[in-house]
Amino acid sequence: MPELPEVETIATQLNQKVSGLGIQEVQILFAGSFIGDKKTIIGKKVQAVSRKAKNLIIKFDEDLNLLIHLKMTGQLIYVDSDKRIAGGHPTHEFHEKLPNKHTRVIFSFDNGSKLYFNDMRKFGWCRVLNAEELGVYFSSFGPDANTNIDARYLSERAARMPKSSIKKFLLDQNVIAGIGNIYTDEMLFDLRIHPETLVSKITLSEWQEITKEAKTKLDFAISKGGTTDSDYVNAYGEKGGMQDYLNVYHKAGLPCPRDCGGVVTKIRVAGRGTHFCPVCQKVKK
DNA sequence: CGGAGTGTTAGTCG
DNA sequence: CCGACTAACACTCC
Repeated sequence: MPELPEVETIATQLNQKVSGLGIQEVQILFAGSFIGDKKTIIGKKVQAVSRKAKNLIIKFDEDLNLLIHLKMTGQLIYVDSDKRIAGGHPTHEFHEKLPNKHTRVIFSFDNGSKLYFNDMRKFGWCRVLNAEELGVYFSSFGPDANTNIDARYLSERAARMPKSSIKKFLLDQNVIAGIGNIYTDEMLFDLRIHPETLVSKITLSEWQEITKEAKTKLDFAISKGGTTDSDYVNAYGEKGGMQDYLNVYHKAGLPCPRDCGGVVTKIRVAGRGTHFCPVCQKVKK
């Protein structure tokens, strides 16, 4: 699940919790979830936790960084005595004891707290990188979507891929980073743009609206603590609040929230389930 | 029970 | 270079 607002929420919470703590032990329960040598970070102190695109960066002393990507179903659960903060894909595991069958890596800190990396589908990973390697990793990424991106930049990128749909374009991390399937659909609904609209049809003033919408929407989602998909509520009241503000995502069959008379429809665009209102969001091909 | 679908993205192929 | 498609995996839903 996690897109920019969800990863941002996790990074902020973790930063408050683990900054200054030393890593005492790393237990790797599934080898594929941890790339690199765990010994390099054992004994090192956390300087800060931050986010770039949908990646989480735990920065240690001595030019060491742990880069974490949660992909589809990754979650990080921090256990400090008996209190938990968490982020990522919520499942009923949240009620269970940790570790559980989806726990892939356990980080133990020198104050006795632990960070559990759970990932049902095993798409996510943690990897140890120095600053230079981090630079290489991020070199092809576009700017974060919530940073007032220059409309002319988007227009220029669009000119390079004129046959791309706007949905595919917004999901392309090399163009604009941090947007996933939920927020693309929500942004395009707000903008009244049909997801299959070709980027070659979008004007500069529309690119200006798009960059503004990206910042507004993501900042709002961050303020709500991100989106917890489905009606799941965890035992600690820690679901995000953004799902209460979704207009089209997972709303197929419901009337358009604008009461335009349209019905929210689900189609497939760029290989992804795509939700939109066929009345408000006009086709421009 | 079987097959389709799922929030991400890297890789392959045309 | 671009875009469509698929695989990586485990689980839920119909």
